Amino acid sequence: MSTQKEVAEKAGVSFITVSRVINGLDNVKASTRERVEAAIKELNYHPNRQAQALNNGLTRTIAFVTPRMYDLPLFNNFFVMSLLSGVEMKGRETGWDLLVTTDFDLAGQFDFLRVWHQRKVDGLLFVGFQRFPEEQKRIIEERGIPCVSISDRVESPAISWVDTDNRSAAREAVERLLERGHRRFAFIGTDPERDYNPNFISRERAVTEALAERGLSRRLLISESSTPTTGVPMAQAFLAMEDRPTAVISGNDSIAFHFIAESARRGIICPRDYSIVGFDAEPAGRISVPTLATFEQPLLEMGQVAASILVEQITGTGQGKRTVEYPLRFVDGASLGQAPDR
Amino acid sequence: MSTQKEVAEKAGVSFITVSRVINGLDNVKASTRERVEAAIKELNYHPNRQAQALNNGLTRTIAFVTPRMYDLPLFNNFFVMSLLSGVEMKGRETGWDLLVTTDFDLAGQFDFLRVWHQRKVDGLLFVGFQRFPEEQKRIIEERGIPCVSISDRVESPAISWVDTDNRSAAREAVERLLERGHRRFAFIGTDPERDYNPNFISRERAVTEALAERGLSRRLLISESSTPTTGVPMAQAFLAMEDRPTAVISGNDSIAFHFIAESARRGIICPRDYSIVGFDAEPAGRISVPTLATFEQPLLEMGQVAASILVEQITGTGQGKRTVEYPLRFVDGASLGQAPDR
DNA sequence: CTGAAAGCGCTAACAC
DNA sequence: GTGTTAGCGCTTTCAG
Repeated sequence: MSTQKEVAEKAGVSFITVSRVINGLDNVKASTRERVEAAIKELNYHPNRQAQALNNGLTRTIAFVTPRMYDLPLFNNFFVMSLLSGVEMKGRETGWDLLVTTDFDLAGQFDFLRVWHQRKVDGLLFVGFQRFPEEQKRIIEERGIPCVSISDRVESPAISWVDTDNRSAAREAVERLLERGHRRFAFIGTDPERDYNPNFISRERAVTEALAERGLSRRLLISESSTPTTGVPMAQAFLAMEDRPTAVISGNDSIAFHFIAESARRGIICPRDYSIVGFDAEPAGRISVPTLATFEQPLLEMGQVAASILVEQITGTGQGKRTVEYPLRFVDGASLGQAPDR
Repeated sequence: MSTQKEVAEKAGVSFITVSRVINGLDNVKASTRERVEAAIKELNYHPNRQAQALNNGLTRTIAFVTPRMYDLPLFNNFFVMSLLSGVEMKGRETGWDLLVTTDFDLAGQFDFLRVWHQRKVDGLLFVGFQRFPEEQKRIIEERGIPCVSISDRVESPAISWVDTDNRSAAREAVERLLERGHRRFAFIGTDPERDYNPNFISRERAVTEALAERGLSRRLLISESSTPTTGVPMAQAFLAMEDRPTAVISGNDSIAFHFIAESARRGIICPRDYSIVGFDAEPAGRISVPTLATFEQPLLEMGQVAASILVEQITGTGQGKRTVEYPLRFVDGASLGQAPDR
């Protein structure tokens, strides 16, 4: 692990000249620069980021705060990992490294600001599957901690967000189901008290609203025990319903897959007996039986844009708080069919 | 962002005493300690890790080097993300942060050692879906960079590895298929030249070996164009085969899912027309139609153990290179059936 | 028990 | 163009 000093000795200059070379300052003679660069290459020298950060206050690292659900960090979640991919791409492109952390500590307390306090990162990307904690919000505002929220429209003058237009998409789902003759609806999702998910909440709200405008209503299926296979108990509750709905809108694809499988196991087949529409456009929906009607979000782009906004905020090149909303795109699938006539 | 100095002023001591308190040294009077601790709490002081690292040389951060496949980092890959979960758990438990990086830079060059050279991390966790590059291996050995490889048994006196016993599992797969009357086999995977995957390679080898011992052989299906839905073109090739195999062993579950779906679309149904066994035990295999026979690996534990070994190596509490091999556990599924009699 | 001085690797401000 | 000095926030001697 060579240092500036060693490079300087090898090149026969003072270490400050080395600093100038690696920072691309122009007040260095070409021949000197070449000697220094040769020495750098020879010693495989890399500037110590810690030391640099101590001076200029920039670690050039951002944190991606992964939400938890079912008390586990969501590393196997399509939605979260797609966002992470986008963030990583933008980071690699612009020279920012990525620290992945969770929104809670060993004791289950929120402590995602720790990495900023310790100066391990310059800013935070927060994926909002937890209600944004008030105390942390206050600290962020007070200290001006650069922070961007994805999918939760945090109410704060300091916190930018990137989100999708769930409302329009959910209304479109209702529309398409109505067109096919469906009149009895259900929405399936997680318990907002236990597993807050702003996407589920806004989707459910829009569904309810759109139906109400037509004098219709929806049944609500919320799993009591939240597990990765949440769709299973929901299907059981669904099958037990009197006057069972024929149209199901699912908070996301993942739940829908389990729902469909469990229903099928018990003889209730999609789309023969009911139709279902999901959200996320997981690739699995293209090969599932039936293929899944769903809505696609530009997750990669959302991750990239969130990272850009965050970096702008860190470097002070941004124009304060920004909010970005993306439209969703309907993806058709065999799971959306005519209402069974009975 | 308060500093030691500010805490010291507030507590009416010198900053060195603050340092002692936060490092838990015992040569501080109890009453002084209390005053300092009160000041720390009041100012919400967190030690600057950069500055600490500059002194003791420890960032308390490790890197998780995500492999790429199909030229994308594998953030949506069940195998890799399960390992990451394990690593994160162990890290959170022991106070190490996690930097997630990829094994290649913008130009497609290997540069995963950069984060170590820049002193952003103290060690590296490498998931071996690339042939471990010789130059990097040399540098790791020369400089004593702490490094643990997962799933690739890197040949180096310096690099510990954690892997599974793919050989036994692959032999078991053959065994189970033979028991059910299958005699014509195929192995499906990616092109090792293009998308090196040590798991696929060892599984394929063991299958070939086990069959050879019985005077049988296997057809090999390698997709030309590697995409996330690699199983699709493979199914097409499979269907076009003369004297089509009835037993398929897939490099992993993900490929198997696409394979099954594409075959079904063209009228060749599993398990009626052929049986298939995968690897990884992805949750999707429990709800797919048919459910997938596969092998389960203790991925979470593997991630945890790899992290432990790495941290031991960094802190010098380990005993040099270590190698750990885990057994795989067979998970039955409807995709494994009797050979069709014809 | 507590403090003063030196230094980790680097950069910014000011000489020469 | 190039070097010197000071200092980022902290820890590690060594004194008192």
